[in-house]
Amino acid sequence: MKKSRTTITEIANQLGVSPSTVSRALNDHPAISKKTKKAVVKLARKLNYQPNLLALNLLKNKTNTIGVVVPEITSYFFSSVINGIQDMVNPLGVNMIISQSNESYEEEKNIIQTFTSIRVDGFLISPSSETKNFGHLKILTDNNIPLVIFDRDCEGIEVDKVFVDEYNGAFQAVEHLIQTGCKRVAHIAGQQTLSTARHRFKGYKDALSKHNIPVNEKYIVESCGFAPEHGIDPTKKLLALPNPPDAIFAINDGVAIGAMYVIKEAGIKIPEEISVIGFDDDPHSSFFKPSLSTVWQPTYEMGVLAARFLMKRINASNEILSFRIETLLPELVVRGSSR
Amino acid sequence: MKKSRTTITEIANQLGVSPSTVSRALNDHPAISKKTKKAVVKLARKLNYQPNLLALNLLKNKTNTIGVVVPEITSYFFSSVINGIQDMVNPLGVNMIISQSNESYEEEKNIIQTFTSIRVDGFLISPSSETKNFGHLKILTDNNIPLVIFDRDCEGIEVDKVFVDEYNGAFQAVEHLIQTGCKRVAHIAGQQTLSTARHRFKGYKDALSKHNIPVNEKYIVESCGFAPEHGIDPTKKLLALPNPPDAIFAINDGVAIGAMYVIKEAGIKIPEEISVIGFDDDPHSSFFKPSLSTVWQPTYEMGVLAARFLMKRINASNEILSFRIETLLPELVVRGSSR
DNA sequence: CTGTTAGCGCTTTCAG
DNA sequence: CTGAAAGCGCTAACAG
Repeated sequence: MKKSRTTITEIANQLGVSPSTVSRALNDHPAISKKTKKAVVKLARKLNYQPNLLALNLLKNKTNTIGVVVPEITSYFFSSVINGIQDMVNPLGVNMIISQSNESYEEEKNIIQTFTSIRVDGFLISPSSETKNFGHLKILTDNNIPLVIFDRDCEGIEVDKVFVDEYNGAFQAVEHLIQTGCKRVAHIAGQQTLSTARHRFKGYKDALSKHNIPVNEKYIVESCGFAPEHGIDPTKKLLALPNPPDAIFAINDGVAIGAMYVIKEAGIKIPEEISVIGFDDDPHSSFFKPSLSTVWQPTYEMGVLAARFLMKRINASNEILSFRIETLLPELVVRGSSR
Repeated sequence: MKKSRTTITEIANQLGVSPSTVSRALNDHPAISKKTKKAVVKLARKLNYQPNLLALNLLKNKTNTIGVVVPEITSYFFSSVINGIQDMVNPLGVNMIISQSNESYEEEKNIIQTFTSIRVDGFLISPSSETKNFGHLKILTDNNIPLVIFDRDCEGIEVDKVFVDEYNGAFQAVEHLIQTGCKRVAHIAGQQTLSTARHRFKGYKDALSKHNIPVNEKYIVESCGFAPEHGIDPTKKLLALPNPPDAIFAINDGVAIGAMYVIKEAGIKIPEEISVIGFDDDPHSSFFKPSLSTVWQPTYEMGVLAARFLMKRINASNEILSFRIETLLPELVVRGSSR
């Protein structure tokens, strides 16, 4: 027997006034007598009245809810971006509803579809690694549904975007390796569908070029994911080379950790014989032995900024704002796995 | 200029029929002619009609949304529970809205309050470490809002609950240490407000007792969190003891990783001189050197089961179901940090 | 098979 | 200052 929650009409009846009066009392409307207002507020509290946001949303055609779509939530990277989003958005009375695409294009499409039906006020999206076709995002922009893309780019879609300067981070990392004396710098690259992976790759190549080191195809292997186990095989391949590398720049910390594991297992010394550097600054990374050098990314800030962009769009839905692209700077963190 | 989305009335007008006819056509109602149905469906598709769930929700007084409240999202533990929840619930057309309490009682209260206003169909809650008073949960049960508690218990609240058998896991871990020859097993305990931490502590003590080892207060220190840095000071304290332990059972993998770091830094060999064991089986744990022995918890399964319980309650809101408490079994994972 | 009506809970004109 | 009425988009009961 579900006791239905108190409504405005109920309060009105009990007080012998009209619902509109109650509404006015509860919403600090000026045209209301102190006396009735007081009575209404008192009874509302007593009955534990809570406005039905469903009704309000329908009326206002606004849900105060934003949809966040990420490839996955278990990585430190995305969960801390989400932290930033939540901290930005909650004080504004806005809720977020999160879903994971699990790096699947189909799932991503479905999520966007459901979120649209739910009538979220806007989207914050980091596309899956499978996503090459942006029709599902185009539908959003065509329907004037605010959308901000973060971390991973969708070229051709014109919306606000927030990125980290991956190129710069990779460049710094590789230059650091070169400057500490490494001659044969390998790269465990990420899936090249991802803009982030491509930019890091380019940073790697350009850093080598700047220092007149030819790019050696043999020293470039691709991992198929971001977890430590995805670093295993690529590293084995590199170590099996006739002239193995003396440094590895891994696409991220997860893969770098897998790489370090293989290297240590092989009895090779880090950083004396091989330097290793990752990307992300996962909180675990400083506790390995040696501690992992890496590139810190402003993940939390990215979340905050992306959310800020989105809220601005939502609150200015009929003004014409030019699109903003913000690129945040990463920072090199030198620790024990490089010299 | 925001082009408002297609409504059922719009379709009705364009086709010269009534809204109810359109509704019927779109909902596979039996009482409808093939011809009109076809026409409606066609036009709906053409206009890219999407039902307004807001209206539907108001009508049905049901949102098909569940609220998930966790202490934090950045740990592997909770994010993989969330994975389980999402995978259980999405195929049912149910969405989840997540919020983090950041281990704060106040935030937890606020979240529950907002989620209630949003009219989520039910709650999945793992309380914060600060939460000692359960009034905010009582309000939910008093109002017949379905609620399932998972991982961390709230004693006195009668609802469906899903736990891991922490006692058993801790017992297994400590017994394993004893059986591999450790004589002075220390425990880095978690905050004792948490049922999970208390149960692990008890498992620790009982395992010692079973093997006739007296519980030595000196070997018990409390950490104030679950990250590697929270393992640092407790471990230093233990190592500084006149007769330091030869084994450490840490409250979780994070803390154990911090402990291993300190131990290795001190030049002490793991596991020869000190064994270390954690709890959680964080994906990073097997990549440390030595790899961390730990207790695996069925996190994903916990999420699935908790979600299943909740959905059952939601779909049976006016039947009387007795409360279910399920306790899942953890598994000892022996790796390199213990003998 | 189809249209009319009412109503989910709330706010907002428009009249008093 | 307050009440009546309309309507957000949709479905369901009731007529035809």
